[in-house]
Amino acid sequence: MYVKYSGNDIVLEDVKCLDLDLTLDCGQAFRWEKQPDGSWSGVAKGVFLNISKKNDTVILKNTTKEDFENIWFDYFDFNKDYVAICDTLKKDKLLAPTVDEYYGIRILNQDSWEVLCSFVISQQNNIKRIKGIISRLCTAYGEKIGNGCYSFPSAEKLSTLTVRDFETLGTGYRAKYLEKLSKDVAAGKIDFEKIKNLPLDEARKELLKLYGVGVKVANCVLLFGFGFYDAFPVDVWMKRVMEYYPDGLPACFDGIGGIAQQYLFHWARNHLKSY
DNA sequence: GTCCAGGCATGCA
DNA sequence: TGCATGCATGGA
Repeated sequence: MYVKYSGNDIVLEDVKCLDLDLTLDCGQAFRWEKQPDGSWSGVAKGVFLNISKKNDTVILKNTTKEDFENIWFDYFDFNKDYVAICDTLKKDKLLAPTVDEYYGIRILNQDSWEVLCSFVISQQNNIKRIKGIISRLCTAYGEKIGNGCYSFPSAEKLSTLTVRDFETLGTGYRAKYLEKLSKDVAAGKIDFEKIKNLPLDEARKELLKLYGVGVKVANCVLLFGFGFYDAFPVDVWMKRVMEYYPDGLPACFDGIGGIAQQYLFHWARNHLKSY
C-alpha cells in the first residue's frame, strides 16, 4: 500500500483485501452510512471521515496526516496482511468459498467504550434498530463535531443519565444495563488499558464483571474494541453456522478465529434467512 | 396477529 | 453446573 497526501485528501494506492461495503456494513460498526455517490461517511474516535474506493485506490476525504496516522491507519487494520490471513483461512474447505464470496471484510479497530456500549444495545436486537438507537444516543448526548455529526458520548456523560433517559432512546429492557454500565465504567470499575494486555480468558473475565455483559457481548467487545483476533462471538446466526462444525473449529482458525467468524456471520445472514 | 433480532439476569434444580 | 423464563421494541 502506498500513501499519497493530496491537499486535504489522502490517497491510498494498491490497497489489497478491503471491501468498504462489506466491512462498514457487516454488523461490527454501527455508525457508517453509505452516501448517494457510493462513498461512506462515519464517525470514529470523535472524528468524521468520508471514505471511498475505486479499484485498488482508497480516498480519505478532508482529513489530515495526523488523523490518518493516529486513527484511520489502525482503524482499518492496515498494519495486518489480510491477503495472507485469507489464504490461511481458505485452508478450511467450508470457509474457502465464503472468503471468496465476501473477500475484503476486515476487522475494524474501534473505540473500546463505544463497542462495549454498542454491543450491550445489540443484544436480542436487529442491526437496523441498533443503528437507530446509537444514532439517537449520539445526537442527544455526544459532542457536535461538524458535518451534522456527533461523537459517541463518553461514559462520564452517560453516567449522568437515568434509566428513563435510556428508555426514551428506544433501548427497551437494556436501559437498566446501560445506566449501570455507564456509571460503573465512569467510576473505573474496569481498567481498559489493562484489559488490552491480558490473556483472552482473563480479559473476558474482566468484561463479564459488568451488568448486562455476557459471554457473547464480551467476545464482540474483545474482537472489535480490544484487538483480540481470536475472540469468537457466537450469536443466533453463528449458532446455526456451528452446526457445520460438529467437530469443533479447524486449526487454521487459530489466532484469527474472530476474522473467520466475521466471514461466517455475514454468510449466515445472507444464506440462512429462511431458517 | 405471530415471529424474530449480533443475549442477559434470574430463579430453580 | 445446566436449563427455563421474562424481557422492550419495531419490522417482516
